[in-house]
Amino acid sequence: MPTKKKPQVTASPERRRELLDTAAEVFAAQGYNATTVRKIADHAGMLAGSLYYHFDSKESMLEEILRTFLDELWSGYDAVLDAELGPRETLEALVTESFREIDRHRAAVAIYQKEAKHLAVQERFEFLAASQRKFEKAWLTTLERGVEDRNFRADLDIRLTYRFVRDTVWVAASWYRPGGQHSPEEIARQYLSMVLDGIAVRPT
Amino acid sequence: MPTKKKPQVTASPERRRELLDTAAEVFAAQGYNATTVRKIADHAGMLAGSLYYHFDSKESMLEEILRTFLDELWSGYDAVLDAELGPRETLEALVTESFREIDRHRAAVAIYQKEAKHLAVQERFEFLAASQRKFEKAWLTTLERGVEDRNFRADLDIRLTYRFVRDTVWVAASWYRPGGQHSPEEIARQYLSMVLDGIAVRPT
Amino acid sequence: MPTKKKPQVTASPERRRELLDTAAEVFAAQGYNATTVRKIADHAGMLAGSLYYHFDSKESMLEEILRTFLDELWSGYDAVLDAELGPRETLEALVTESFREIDRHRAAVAIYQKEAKHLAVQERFEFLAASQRKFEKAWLTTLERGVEDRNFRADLDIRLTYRFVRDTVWVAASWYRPGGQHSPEEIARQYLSMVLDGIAVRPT
Amino acid sequence: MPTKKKPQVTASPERRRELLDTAAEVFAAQGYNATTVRKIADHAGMLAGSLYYHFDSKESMLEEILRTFLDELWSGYDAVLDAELGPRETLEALVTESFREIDRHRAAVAIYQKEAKHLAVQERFEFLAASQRKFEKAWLTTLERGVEDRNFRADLDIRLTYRFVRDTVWVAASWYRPGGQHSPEEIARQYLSMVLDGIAVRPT
DNA sequence: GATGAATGAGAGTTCATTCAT
DNA sequence: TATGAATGAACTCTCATTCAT
Repeated sequence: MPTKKKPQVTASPERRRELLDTAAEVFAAQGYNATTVRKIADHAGMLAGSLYYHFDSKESMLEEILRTFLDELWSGYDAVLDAELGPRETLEALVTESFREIDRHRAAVAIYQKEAKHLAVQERFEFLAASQRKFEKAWLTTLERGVEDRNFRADLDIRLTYRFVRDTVWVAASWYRPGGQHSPEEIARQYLSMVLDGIAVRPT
Repeated sequence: MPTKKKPQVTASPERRRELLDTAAEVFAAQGYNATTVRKIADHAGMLAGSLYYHFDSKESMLEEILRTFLDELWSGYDAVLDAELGPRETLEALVTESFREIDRHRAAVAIYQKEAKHLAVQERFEFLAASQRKFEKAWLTTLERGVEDRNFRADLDIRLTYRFVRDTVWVAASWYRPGGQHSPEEIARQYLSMVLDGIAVRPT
Repeated sequence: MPTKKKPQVTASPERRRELLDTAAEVFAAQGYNATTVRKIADHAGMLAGSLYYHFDSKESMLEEILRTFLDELWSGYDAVLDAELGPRETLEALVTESFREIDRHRAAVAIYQKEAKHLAVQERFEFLAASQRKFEKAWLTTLERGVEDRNFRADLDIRLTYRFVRDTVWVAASWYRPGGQHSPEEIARQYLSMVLDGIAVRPT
Repeated sequence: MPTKKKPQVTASPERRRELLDTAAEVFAAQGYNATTVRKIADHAGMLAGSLYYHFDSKESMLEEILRTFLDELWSGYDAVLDAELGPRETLEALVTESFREIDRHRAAVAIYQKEAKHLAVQERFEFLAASQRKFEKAWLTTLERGVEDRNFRADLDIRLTYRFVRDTVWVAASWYRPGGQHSPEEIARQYLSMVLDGIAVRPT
């Protein structure tokens, strides 16, 4: 019986988006598994069953949240990568872009951080693994170019450096609150300063 | 009729430890909530119900895992702090100690990373919040001393720097595999080099 | 404010009939319980809620389908019984009439076969039980008359024979497809031949 | 995670059998879809969840009920077919065997009658379709041999005859109650008499 | 120490039904 | 007449936990 059961993509995409934002907030706060659909529905001011008018399942909400976030993230990243800047400028632009995404999709990023690793093995979430591979490649390439150009230090293990930069940026989602005292660009600036030049005072 | 409670501390503490190690491994791999006691029992070669001879509950296993880890962590940290080294040496010692703990308690650290934030609000896990406060104080103090001594840069937001250093170290638990090519000390050395001096090549 | 009830009998009775035919088809194919009002609405090209403009409930659709079928069936049967034919001719006429009904109301007959027994206990479907009683009486009387007249064999258990004839005819609804190679009259002829004379070759 | 979740085939097969018998009774009485696992559990004197210690799902209970029944049925049928009797004796033996199975597995047979058709399309219940094909072949062959040997009438549509005989026997499950006044053998005898020689009195 | 069987609460999901528009 | 969105009860199933043996 191949008739599409649920609307999947119903008319009003605004309601859908509202509900997904609510869900993302709860997933981020309590963890995906610990979040019941009843909690989501509570936050949305409706009954649990009513969510199923809009979505197929709890998992499909999760998928849509992550997919939407990654789509936007990559549209930003691709713009940076296509600009073919020098390695240091590329790194700066990627980090800045990342903090902007954290600012815009804080909940989705937090979910991603916590759940991506064990989700990626499921076929449904294969796109997470694909994104991770693409991500790794972009960063490693940038770092390698930077080492060649003598922008970045040659004495460091490059995979270790990649992980360092990657994690350093994204874990910020776990404490970042939009509308705080620092703009994403300001945070990016300070992070970049630390990552690039270190926190120690330079001997003159 | 003595106490009604479960044995809590049964005969052999080794069996207990074995079971907790098994549980930690599974919690780390799949997340606490997604881990059923059945899975733990499977890994331990017994039936779910049998675990209750050794432990009060799934939650008490989690508590014991985290408590044991934090106890050991703090015995290391306290030794460092009591030595009253200079701020830079203190930072180096704390980071090195942290990587040693990751090496020894990888599973517990991974669990801690993923679950601590939402657990800390429960009374039972108040010790997590306490540890976090103590942790924050130790680091902030060290950083402040370092800024005063002109060991560390004065132009950075100190809380941001604290988070940077803290996260930078602990997220390593998410990818670290004991017995790999790098010893914890070697990883610590490289991380410290990045954190202190940055990844950019210094102008000479 | 007139009656609070739903329109029950709305404007066009043709639309009603169309929808009932659709519903009957789906009920017959999937079973009443396994059929959702959504599936019916899908087949009718409308949304589930819209059906409630035409009908009170899913159950009332079922009731109307069965009632309509039985009304027509009995108008045929009554004509036969009122003709006061001999027992053998009555049996032949009843069987032929039955196959005509199967031809005309295949879906309703199939539903009846599958659901009548457990529905009949509900007050709402008392008419099913009533029909069954009337049905049984008509058949038993006919068979008894036939035995008296020496049209039918006297050595058979009469209730067993009744069930044999009854079931033999009606289960045909489960495989019969209108518009096939055999007309209902032809099928009736062959069934009657088997029922009356058996499938074995007669010794001459 | 390929670890077998549920015992599937646990130790005590008696308990399993008891529960399946209970389930079969309820399925037969109310229909599979209309039967809730709670009802089954009620009849078994336990809670709904407890059934899942013994079975994977409601559907797996249904499967096991039908499979067990068909296995036994075919062990009887195969014995008959392997005996290579004449067509009339084969028919008699198959019908008698069928009534014995109805006697032994009344509930399973009733379920089979009601649900087989729409279940057979699911992959899980492919064995139903396979059985039906085998069944059809056995009967058609027997009937054809009988026509050749001039045991059975040549003037009847053979597929129609097949359906007639098949249905005639199996619908008996819908009214048969074990322990009634007729033994299965006696019912078989009367049915055979009707099927073979008809219900009409023979002209002498 | 461990098993087998059960409990009971609560999870995700389905679905007949309602109703303002 | 029909739609879109929601309700609420009931469903199948999961799982931490208990306990007699």
